[in-house]
Amino acid sequence: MKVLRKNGEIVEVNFEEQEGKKAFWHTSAHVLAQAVKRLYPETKCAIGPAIENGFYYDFQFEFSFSEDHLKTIEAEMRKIVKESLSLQVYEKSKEEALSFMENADEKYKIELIQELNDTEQISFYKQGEYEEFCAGPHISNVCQIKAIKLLSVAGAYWRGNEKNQMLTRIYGISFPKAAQLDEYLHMVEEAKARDHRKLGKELGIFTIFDEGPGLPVFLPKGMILKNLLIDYWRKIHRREGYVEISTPIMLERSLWETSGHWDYYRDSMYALKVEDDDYAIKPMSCPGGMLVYKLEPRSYKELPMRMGELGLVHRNEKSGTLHGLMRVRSFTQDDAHIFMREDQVLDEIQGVMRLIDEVYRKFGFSYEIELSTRPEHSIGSDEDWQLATEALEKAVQGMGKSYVVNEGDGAFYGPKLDFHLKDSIGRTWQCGTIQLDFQLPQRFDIDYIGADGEKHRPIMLHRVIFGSIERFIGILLEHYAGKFPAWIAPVQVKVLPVSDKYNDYAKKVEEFLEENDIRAEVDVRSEKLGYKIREARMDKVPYMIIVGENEKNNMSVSVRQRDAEFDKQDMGEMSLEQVVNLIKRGEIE
RNA sequence: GCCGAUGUGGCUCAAUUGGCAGAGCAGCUGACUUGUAAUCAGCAGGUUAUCGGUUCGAGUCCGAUCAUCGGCUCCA
Repeated sequence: MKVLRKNGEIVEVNFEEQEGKKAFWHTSAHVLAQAVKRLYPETKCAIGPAIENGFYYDFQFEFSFSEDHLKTIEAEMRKIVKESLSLQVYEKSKEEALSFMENADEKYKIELIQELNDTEQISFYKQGEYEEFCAGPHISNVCQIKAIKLLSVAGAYWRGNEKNQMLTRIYGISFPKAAQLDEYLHMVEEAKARDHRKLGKELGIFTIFDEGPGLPVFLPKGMILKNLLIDYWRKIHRREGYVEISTPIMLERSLWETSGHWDYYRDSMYALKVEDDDYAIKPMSCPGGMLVYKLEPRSYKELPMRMGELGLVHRNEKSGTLHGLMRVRSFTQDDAHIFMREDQVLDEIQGVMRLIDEVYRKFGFSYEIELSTRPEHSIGSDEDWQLATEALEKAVQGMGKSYVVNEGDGAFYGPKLDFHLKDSIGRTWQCGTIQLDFQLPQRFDIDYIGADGEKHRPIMLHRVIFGSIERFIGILLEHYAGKFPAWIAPVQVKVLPVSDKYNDYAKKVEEFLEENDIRAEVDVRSEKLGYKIREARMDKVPYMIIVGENEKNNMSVSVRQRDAEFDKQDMGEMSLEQVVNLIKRGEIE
């Protein structure tokens, strides 16, 4: 594939390479704009970059745009591709560029050019009658775009600012070969099939009522899953020396004023009256934790104090942002606050990092670490921020982990380490976070008595591992495509009698499994075995046990497993003890 | 919140220009007694999201509201 660079040179670049993909999709975006201008000349063009998968272009149409227009535009794009227009690049001075765009009446382009340096030469790319200022690179001829599909249309604010005009954004994808487009569309279908909202409904994990948008409801199977995750969480936290508390879901306004939330996050908090007093439903659990710490005088010998809380928090997210379990208004944070002395900070951060590593690995996630620094809207002294940021940095480096810095993305009270896990289809999710906080200890005036008999201010960190249990369940659903490993599968095994004659034996088998702490269900309906197997498969149950004449006589079972190729799923006959061991192998050890 | 789209039994989807709301699956009842991806028959299930309007007549057209979906913004 040939690519035309800003300096005019044409180089051979593979589509699979970063530059190749970018150039290819960026040119596709130009073709999109060209098609739009041919069909609807009054349209104003804003920006049209290549993105991770494909490209988009923002337009201001003179009419109400609907998805029907996509087909017309797509057809025009194909026509343009057939014209085999080659691209040229040339430069204009800023003045020339401005007068060109003023001529074309492109107000958004003018705004962009005005921001450039006066002296700068501005590169323009041109294909046929369409020319646009652009840094490139682009592919050398539009005929290389063999397959195009416009995917969707959406609103997008000019320059990403909600105070600005809303433009119409058209998303598309293109490839050098038709087969690649088919493959891509197939992949999108696959991803849709593992959408946690679809799986959550099919598997009876959760639902969300129309009467409570953003407020997830756990169904019996989902509750088993949630409780198993919590059991696991409690087990490893006990081992790591955490204690657990539970603080109220709502507390008085003065507390939120002390913590700073009332000033900084008022809009996202649900407030209510209790008699004549103002209360707020907690958006975070930390202030309650602070009050628990303050209950009695603390000694340096008690530190580090690791105080966990599975806190149900509520945040008033905008209606348009809600998304299944991923973005909700009510969720359970697996929060913990660690109060520590200065000399303990490094060990504690690294301890949490090890715990996060252990948990993510248990579920088969790899992850990346981000260090987020002081945001514009924040509290505290520069010294504290610097100290805290350095502490986090030192801890990560000490662990030999790589990380990227995310400037200005910290919490309002302190910098943080974010853990972005990567699921089985390559998407990343921010889950774990470790936040150092010098502010709350000051605001709540908490202290401990040191070995010297003097009062000292403890340092505090906030941390979550799952992040939100609801969201983590959503991620697990998609990560495993609903096929949960046996240790968290709501139903681990289904017992399927071959006919009604063996129902009694099947029930005995189920009882035996339940006595051995295995989550089993028995299907005693008068249906054929094939039918029962089909249903158990759709429920994505890890193991099926089939019992008939042979098994009844031998006091045995025939086992079929989910996680093998179709013709290798039949594991043959085994004793009840063997099945218990088989299923327990995947349990928490 | 903003832009665009969508909303029909539990689920997946039909219903021509405005003209009797229908099917498959699931459910229930009965028969069948089953050996590794759907046994057969019957029955029941709906104020077409809600409210209002146009019309002789509205699932269909118009308006409002609610919810959902794709994005944008936001995400302590």
